[in-house]
Amino acid sequence: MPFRIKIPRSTIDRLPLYYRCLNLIEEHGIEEISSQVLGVRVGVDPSVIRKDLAWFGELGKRGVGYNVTYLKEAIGRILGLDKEWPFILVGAGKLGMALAEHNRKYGRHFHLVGVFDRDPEKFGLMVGGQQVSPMEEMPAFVKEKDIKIAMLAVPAEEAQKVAHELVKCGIKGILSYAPITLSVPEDVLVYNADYNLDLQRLAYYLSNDGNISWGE
Amino acid sequence: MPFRIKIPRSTIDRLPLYYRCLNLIEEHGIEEISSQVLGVRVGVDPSVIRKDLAWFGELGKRGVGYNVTYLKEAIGRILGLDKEWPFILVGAGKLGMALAEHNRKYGRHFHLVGVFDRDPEKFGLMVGGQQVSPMEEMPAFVKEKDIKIAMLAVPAEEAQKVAHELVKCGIKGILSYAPITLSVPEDVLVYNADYNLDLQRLAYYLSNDGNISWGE
DNA sequence: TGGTTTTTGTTATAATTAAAACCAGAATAA
DNA sequence: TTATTCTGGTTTTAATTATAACAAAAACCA
Repeated sequence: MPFRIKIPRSTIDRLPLYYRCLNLIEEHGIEEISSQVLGVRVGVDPSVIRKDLAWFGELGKRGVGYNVTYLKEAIGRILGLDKEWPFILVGAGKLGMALAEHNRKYGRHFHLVGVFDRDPEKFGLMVGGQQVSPMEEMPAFVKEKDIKIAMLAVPAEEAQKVAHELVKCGIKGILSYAPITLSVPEDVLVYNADYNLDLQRLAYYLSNDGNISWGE
Repeated sequence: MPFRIKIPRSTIDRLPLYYRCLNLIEEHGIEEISSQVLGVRVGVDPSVIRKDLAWFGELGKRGVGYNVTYLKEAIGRILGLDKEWPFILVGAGKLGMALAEHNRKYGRHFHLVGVFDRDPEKFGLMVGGQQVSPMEEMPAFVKEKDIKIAMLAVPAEEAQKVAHELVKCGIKGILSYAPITLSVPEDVLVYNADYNLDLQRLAYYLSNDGNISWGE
């Protein structure tokens, strides 16, 4: 009787941080690492790290620590990085193009398989190793190749409409650079990559040092 | 006797979401909005919205709702968007250039005032309305103009070193596109804009639907 | 070998955050 | 005017998440 346990969202949010860090540590030829040392590297309390990892079994060895390569690969499998994820890009503007090129150079586990845009002037352009195709071809493409992930880099006005189209043809995860909150069904995940959100949060903390004051 | 209250981090994280949404709503000519309706638009429980806003005084009117323009401007002031924030970009690669151009077109409240790179081939290039300057000129520039925010778009190998330099000349907030966890003093804020983190989180949820299963 | 140190996995406690319930103004309509 | 309906602010309760404490392996050392 298989049973299922819900992993805390905050744990999942941290796994990529660990993964990224472990890759670097592995490249440096280090074989073992303690939660203590890893904690300093990723800026997370060691006991939080241990608890996060314990959700997925006994990944370390008491008295010793974690084997860097083993842990890295274990987290990779947990995240689903043992397979390659194809994804599409919608919106071949300057930002979209740069993201695609960047992915081509640095992307691991995720590879761009199609780029779509509405503007006929863009058709045929090479972006991230792919030719830009008209938006009309997107649904058939996504369905046929069973693609689950899309990057969205279109203007705000178009974003919601495009998101709707993406969902309709089976996309389940959207990384959106559009400056709006997308409305999607419950089983579709949206991550907001609009950097203005982060800049504004920065501005808050820089303005009033994390507090608000009033009174006399 | 002025006193200070700490606002929950989660509240601050949501304010930009509200702000972004209110701008859109305002453009549509809507003057009043209830926490209920706003909640649907931003995907947040109405009671959470009310509690978030209540930290900053009585921003709404019972039986009526919130005045869109008034609320938008109040949140703007809370976030510190009543002033313009100058920032610099370090790293004039493809990604950095695209971000700068994007900001030039869509950026509000944050304006790029300097671009720096180590590569002499980049010097003098126009990026986001600014000439690329050699990295050596950064410290004097930042100190003189009292700049607090930097965007970091350099390769992983350089990122930590650059972050250290930035901190040394007074930068207090970094929006980093580098795929590493930066180590900075406590009073410096770093936001991670490396989209691979989000892609990996997406991959997790798409892989196992938010759960992990094992057993017989 | 036995005791000491290290470090994990686990449990217990505390802090934070979200959700629900409820009260008090404000508008509306009979 | 008065009852009714809305809706924001406040308080209470519940859920989530982080921190601290500790017991169980593993290595190390005299």
